[in-house]
Amino acid sequence: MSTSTREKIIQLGDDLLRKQGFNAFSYADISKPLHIKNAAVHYHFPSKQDLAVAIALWHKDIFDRFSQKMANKEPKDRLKTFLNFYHSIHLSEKVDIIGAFATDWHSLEPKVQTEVQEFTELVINWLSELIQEGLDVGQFRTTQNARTTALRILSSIFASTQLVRITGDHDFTRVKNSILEELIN
Amino acid sequence: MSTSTREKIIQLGDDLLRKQGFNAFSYADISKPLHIKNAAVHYHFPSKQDLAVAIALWHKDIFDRFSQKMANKEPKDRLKTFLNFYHSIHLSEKVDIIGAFATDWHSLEPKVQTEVQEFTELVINWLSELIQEGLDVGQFRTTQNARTTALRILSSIFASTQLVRITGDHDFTRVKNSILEELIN
DNA sequence: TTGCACACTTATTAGTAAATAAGTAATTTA
DNA sequence: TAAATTACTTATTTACTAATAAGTGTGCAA
Repeated sequence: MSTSTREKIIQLGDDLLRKQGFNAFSYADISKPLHIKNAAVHYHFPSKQDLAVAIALWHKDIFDRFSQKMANKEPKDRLKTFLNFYHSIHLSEKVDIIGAFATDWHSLEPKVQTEVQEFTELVINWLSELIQEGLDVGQFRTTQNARTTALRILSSIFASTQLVRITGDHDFTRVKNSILEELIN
Repeated sequence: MSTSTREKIIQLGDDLLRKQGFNAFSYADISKPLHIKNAAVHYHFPSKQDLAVAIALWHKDIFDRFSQKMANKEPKDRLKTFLNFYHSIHLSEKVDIIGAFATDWHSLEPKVQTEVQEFTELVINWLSELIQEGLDVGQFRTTQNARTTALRILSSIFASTQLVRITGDHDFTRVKNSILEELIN
């Protein structure tokens, strides 16, 4: 199954967004590696904000499939897989999509912001449910409620993809393990 | 004591960097509000990367004075003041400087990266010492070591300035309180 | 077989970006 | 008081930016 040009543009756009920032890459950075012309990118995504929308939707799609695949796993394993996913982000020298959009927030059009908001709520709700389930079956312990714990886990892990760009690799594993240790009985 | 043009440029640059992102503002965005010409900004900071260095140094300076002022306070109060400082960042619709630099990391020159690294280590070390001191006097409890706890607090709080741009205001206080509750006996 | 949608290219535009050279007026120093 | 130095402005350059109009070839559908 070959990847369409449209799909390639989204994937490369996502890569650039999370490596350099939304305002640090141009349509030329996309068209050149794909050996197409700048206007071809505009054909698929008339404006850069349209591309941003498509990237956000793409992440929603990936996350949907991820959560479906994980649905029958137990809370602890779901959390571990989630954290390992962030480890792979870190290893590929990207930051999390939520943080990448958040720092450039005020240069994004409402249609982009809405999609990013929906994606973020998707992740937070998924995490909250996972934690609640873990608490119910006695697999997790926490003094906070599920959403607060979800927010802290999410912020810790996505900030780490940013922070370790500055402080270095070893700190990522440190944070990842501490999240698990703190939560698991 | 009047503020010099140089100082005004740094402050406005910092404001723009943390509201919009490093690559989302131009020298025109600085020169216009200050009623000077674009070339005047280049006089003080020949390149935008030079301005970024100055902003990083400015933060180091502010943090030095902050930590000196806090030196004789007890750990719990130092941490609370630190967290309240981040609350004010959130209220002014900015994100933390560490995150702002981190997402644009690969578009920053080495000289900027070095300054940002030094500033970040300054903050992490200050936090680590604070936590160690709190543990020693029995004011804090944690199962992790001081640096890991420091990393988790820092990542939680600075990510929150980003995350709440997306999810909304109420979640910031939620995270801030949970950090304190978790740590304080 | 014609015509029409699709996925592009060619060519261009208007605007903005960072950066610099050269000039000027005011202040400081020797 | 002459010569620097400082803090700018004026004017311009080079490069890149997102975006668009108009054209091209290919394949499918009526």
